[in-house]
Amino acid sequence: MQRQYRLTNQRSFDYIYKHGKCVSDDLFTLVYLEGKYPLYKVGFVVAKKVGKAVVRNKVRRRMREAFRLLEVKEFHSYIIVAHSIASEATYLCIKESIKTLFEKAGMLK
RNA sequence: CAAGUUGAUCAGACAAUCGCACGAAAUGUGAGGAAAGUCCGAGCACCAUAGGACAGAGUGCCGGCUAACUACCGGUGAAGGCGACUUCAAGGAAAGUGCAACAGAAAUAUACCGCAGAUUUAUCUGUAAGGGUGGAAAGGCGAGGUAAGAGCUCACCGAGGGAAUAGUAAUAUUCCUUGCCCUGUAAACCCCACUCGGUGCAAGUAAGGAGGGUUAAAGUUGUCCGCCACCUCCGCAUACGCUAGAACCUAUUGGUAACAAUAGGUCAAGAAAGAUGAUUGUCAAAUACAGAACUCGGCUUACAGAUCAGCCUUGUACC
RNA sequence: AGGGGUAUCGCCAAGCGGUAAGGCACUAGACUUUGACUCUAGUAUUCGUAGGUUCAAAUCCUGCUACCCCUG
Repeated sequence: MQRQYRLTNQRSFDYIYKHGKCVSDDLFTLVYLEGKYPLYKVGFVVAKKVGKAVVRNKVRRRMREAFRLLEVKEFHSYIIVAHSIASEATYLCIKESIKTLFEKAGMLK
């Protein structure tokens, strides 16, 4: 995940939370918003209630891997928020969940 | 063989594909023993070069070690354990102040029941052996002594003082001496000795923007002295700080050890929404606690599954 | 990164060296035809946890655990 595809500051996150649309299931919530930037931007959010540092890192890495394997639309910003039960899910569950979320939102190419 | 005790070690490995961070690039490098808690100590940075006094805080047997320490090592003493061994904030109560509930006659001074004598039938005197209370009651125990008793006298043990010997010292042993002037608590205030200036990498430096100030305020520290000529604010908005260091590994030497010295070798994450993941295969099987954020030395806590060692200890059986 | 606080019955809490007040709730009894109100009585095994100091610790000291707050 190169730097140009990342969301990098608090203001962007706040703006997307305020104006974006929202799709969710048991494990994750996807927030997305159309923008003018020619590429896509993505941020991963794993709150402290998910677990300790090791668990949070693991969940975030799996989310990132699952996202990497998808091809999503450009000119959009995405935030994926992990719920607290995501720490107990396997990688396959995470992969399927994220894929269906993007299908629901209609953001796959 | 069983139970224990002490000291250590490892913390899955290899291979393939895709992906991430650093880097000009490479067939390069890329999480720990605790990276954790933030409980101590330092480096480094700025404030004055870190100064003086007071307040405040910490430490407290002796010697060593260290950059430094409340850490560590060795010893002394005390407590616990049959033992190997383990644990200990271990100065001062004769500088002063405070506290010691309840019980008990009395809590740092006393005489309730007693014991003995006198007058006499309830008082006086002398006592502290015995009783009972308590965590603690004027050293313990035996003999002499006495009206009854009492370190009143003596032996032994304990305590204080002095000397000699051993030891760098804490201290230990022996001898002499003092009839013994006296409870506990300082993790109560306190006294004595030693140590500590403040703030922390979001420190700060450089560059940028805005404002205040002329010997006064502001700043430097909790207060005062002293000092300074500049000081304050803005915003993850850039670079540096940012990783070669009291570093690590191996060997030798000195030392009981902590540790030190010498020689050779190695360079081993450095991000900034924040890098290690996914899939597959092999090894019989399986992976606990846990993720670097300026850097080191300790301490504390968490931890699956294993392994090793000690002329270690105790018990049982056999020879 | 630095600093501060709290933990006591099911709930709210007082107590800061001498053996745990009080209120609500709960249980039992009384009152009432019955219920409520009212009255009486009862309920703390270890004061978050593990050690230490002390004759004696909820209280003093140290380590740990959980939660909360402040500065940036």
